[in-house]
Amino acid sequence: MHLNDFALAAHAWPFEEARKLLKRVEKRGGSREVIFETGYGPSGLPHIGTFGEVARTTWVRRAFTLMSKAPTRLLAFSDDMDGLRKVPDNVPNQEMLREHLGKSLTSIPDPFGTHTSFGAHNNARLKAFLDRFGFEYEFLSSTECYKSGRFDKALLTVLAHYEKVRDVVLPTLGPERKATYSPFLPVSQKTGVVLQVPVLEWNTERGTIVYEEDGKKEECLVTGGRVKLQWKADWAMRWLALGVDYEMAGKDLISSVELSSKIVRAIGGTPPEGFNYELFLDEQGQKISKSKGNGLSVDEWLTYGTEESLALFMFQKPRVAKKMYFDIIPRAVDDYIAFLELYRTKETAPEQRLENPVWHIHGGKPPEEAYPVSFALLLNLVSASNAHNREVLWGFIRSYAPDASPEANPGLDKLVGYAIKYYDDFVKPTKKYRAPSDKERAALAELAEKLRGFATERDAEKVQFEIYEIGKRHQFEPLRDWFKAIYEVLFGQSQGPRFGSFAVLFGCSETAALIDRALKGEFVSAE
RNA sequence: GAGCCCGUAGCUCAGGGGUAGAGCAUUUGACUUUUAAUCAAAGGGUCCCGGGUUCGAUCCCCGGCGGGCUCGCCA
Repeated sequence: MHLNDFALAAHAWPFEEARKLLKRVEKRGGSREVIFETGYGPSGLPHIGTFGEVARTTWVRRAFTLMSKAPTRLLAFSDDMDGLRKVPDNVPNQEMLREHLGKSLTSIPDPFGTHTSFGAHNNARLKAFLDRFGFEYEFLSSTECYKSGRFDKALLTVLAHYEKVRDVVLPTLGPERKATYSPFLPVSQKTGVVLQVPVLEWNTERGTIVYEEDGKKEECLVTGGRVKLQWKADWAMRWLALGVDYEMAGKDLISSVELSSKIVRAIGGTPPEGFNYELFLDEQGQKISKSKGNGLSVDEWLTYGTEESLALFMFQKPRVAKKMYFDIIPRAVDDYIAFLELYRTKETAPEQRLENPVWHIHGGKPPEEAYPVSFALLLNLVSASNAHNREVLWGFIRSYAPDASPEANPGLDKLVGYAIKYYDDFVKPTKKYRAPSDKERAALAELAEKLRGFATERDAEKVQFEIYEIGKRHQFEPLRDWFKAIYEVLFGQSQGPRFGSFAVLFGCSETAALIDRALKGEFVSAE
């Protein structure tokens, strides 16, 4: 059996999607290229949903290429010709933007002052975002498509079916919008504003519409970027013009997809394949919205977890509304590790491997690497052992996995970095250092002296023995109080690692220096 | 009003026509001349309810109930 046959029988959802697409392509006949599209709204700063949509589309695309020889292309389409409806509150130069309300984003100066227009700025941000993850795509600007004439033929087709399109849309509108609705929104010659005005006449022969501006009738061509389509018609026209075969959308767009599908049929096209993925929720089950600032951002995720773990989260159950909040990151990381481990060791048959998320996440080539310890263990270790630098944490890791090393386990080494970041941001702030009592001070000073003598000692038991001796000599009763004092004064927490092991890993001289600093009160005053 | 998703262990969730699963939590044990961590083990479920299909349903179908989200402005 060839990989192609396995793909045809595979159950992972990208293959289910790809088979839908394969049927469509076979029905169409010929071998023209297959077009995948993802779209971005004008408010368009990239967010976690953007990542999800492009990643998911890419997985379907890859699954498809296993089944078909037809060439594929992924279009990242920016709706940068849309009129600016309201001024976003997270950008500078609010006053300036207010003056340009209603104009296309590509006709408005960049409030950040770094690009030729607001639209160009957003596009650059989008592209940088996609490039950061190495997505393979072709960027398309709506404005360019309109102005270059790329959409002209499809625009004239919409004009030729003007009444049909209108009749499809009108029943879905409320009474007041019904009165003014037109699929064509002329761009004002005077102001550049995308006008929402009724179309008074349309002329298929001349390729024009007639509308009224400032009490005067204007006639203009629907081609060449002089007229933009209202968005649902726009979407349909774009599917036709670009020959889009596959596009997924969030659940919030279900009714829009339905309507745009009707429109594209009305103008002689076929709506693309695709499905509606569920939205993400926050910890309380509320929808994640940028304005509320709930849920997680891509940056937040990637601060505490790997890109692969985020990809896995996006891969699993795209049709289920999943809660997305901080606590799920470690689990996603460990789930990824578990899948990778399965892939390396148990699931070596091709038909099994195609079902494994890591196959999709890594485009068919998951890394060979082993993860001898889990991320959950690292997170426990980093706070339990106070091992807040890489070397010490690696020392503790080796006590679990003697053969592991940063060189042999670069992935694990990355996790070490995330664990330390977690420690710095969440564990460290909860630490409460205290000053030692006189008795404790004397004992600690003696311990420091002893450790200096040990210098490069590697035997943890030997060091541990001396710690006990010092504790007993200073009459700590129970002896536990001695250890508690060590942790509270040196680490700012009431429990910690076996101190002998810690000293050996951290270095006896270094540990002595740590005690000196604590006795000088450096940690207490650092609060 | 329309549509979508969810309901499985105390919690968070995975699974899927044939003996019910994980992590965390709980309990016990091992290792520890302090803890934590770690390791081993155990307990814990009417798989929301009712019908149907089936030799067999937690799973598939239909109908409920409960929880949540989205749409019905604009994009």
